[in-house]
Amino acid sequence: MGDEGTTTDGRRVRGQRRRAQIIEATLTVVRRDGAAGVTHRAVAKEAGITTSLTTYYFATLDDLLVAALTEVADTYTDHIRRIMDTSDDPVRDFAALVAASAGEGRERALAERELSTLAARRPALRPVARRWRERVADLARLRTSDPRAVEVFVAIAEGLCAAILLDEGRADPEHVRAVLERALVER
Amino acid sequence: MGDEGTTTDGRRVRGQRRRAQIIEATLTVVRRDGAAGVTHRAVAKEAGITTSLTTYYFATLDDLLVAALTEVADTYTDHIRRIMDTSDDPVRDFAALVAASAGEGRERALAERELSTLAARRPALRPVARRWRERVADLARLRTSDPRAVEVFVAIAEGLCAAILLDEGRADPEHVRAVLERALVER
DNA sequence: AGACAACTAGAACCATCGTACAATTACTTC
DNA sequence: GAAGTAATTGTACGATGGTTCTAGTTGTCT
Repeated sequence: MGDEGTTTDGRRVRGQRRRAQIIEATLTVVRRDGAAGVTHRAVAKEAGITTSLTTYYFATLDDLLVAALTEVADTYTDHIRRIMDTSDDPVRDFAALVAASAGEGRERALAERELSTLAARRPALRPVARRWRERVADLARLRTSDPRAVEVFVAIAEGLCAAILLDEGRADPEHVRAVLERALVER
Repeated sequence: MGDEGTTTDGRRVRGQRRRAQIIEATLTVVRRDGAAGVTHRAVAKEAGITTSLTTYYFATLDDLLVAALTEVADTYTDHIRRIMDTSDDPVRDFAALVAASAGEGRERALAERELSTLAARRPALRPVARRWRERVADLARLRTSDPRAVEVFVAIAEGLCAAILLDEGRADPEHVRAVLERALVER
């Protein structure tokens, strides 16, 4: 976040901050009004800039959504990686993350689901969404080497998240953890 | 499809066919263009009627989406119930249904996911979506009485469906079945 | 300082959409 | 067959939104 515009490699360095700012505003809009609420004007207003700027950095609305999903996926990846690197009980911390989809993290989780649903219709986005799931799989592999157990773990994580978003409120981290653990038991 | 308009109870019998026709057209649009593609005009065109008619039967666009989700949930419920009533191996047949999200049933599954995602933002729709999941739970209860196993089963079903929609193509019914069975093993 | 590209602002064009409304037709009831 | 209600049509208003265009500004390099 220090100085920018040093043009180390030639060009296109100056606008990176604006770009990030626009993506951030887009995510705010998605969290508040859903993916359907994303318009050039809404994003611009949220970012406090003019509409022309958003179209300057993202020629089409689709580009904007793509960038937003990519950003979300990256953030998620970072989060998972941090858990994997530092936690003494990754599954517990991951369960806490999933459980947070009920409370303060609800809007975030909703945004994730909407963007991910969007990805199903855009072949270009599927690799991004797949990488996402792959991170969860990585986490599961800390505990088991059984490919099927990993697959079950990932599926449960996704399913639990959906359940939490539809059933309002209640989401006990310990409960989520117990359900997730079920994928990992020896047999 | 026989005679209608007999007005057995007084009124509002004639228009039921139209109503169903409009909902059907709505689902066609959702399958083809996603929930975002649902507009009065698009639906009307799909149904071969005028725009005024769709607003006559569904005052607001929201009503239309609500009706569409309800219809989808009902169809799904019927399907599950039929499997439960007639199959000698419900989990196998259910696995086949899930696996079909990859091939010919892809558009249907996509529509289901989009509408279900929509439900997360509308409190009024959550009961509908929840009933949906409850049917899958019913099916699981044919095989186990362990509440946690049921919960795991439902979560896996949802997660597998999402995975199938994002990974293109491959979805072996036998594989899906094996993963689902994993929720039901004794321990 | 001058040239050149990146960046920003404002406005406008054109299409689409939700919705309302008045008018017309079909059907039911008495 | 007249009256009344449901169903249907055509049309239009107001608003929103994607995208384009033009002009002006800022920053960078030589």
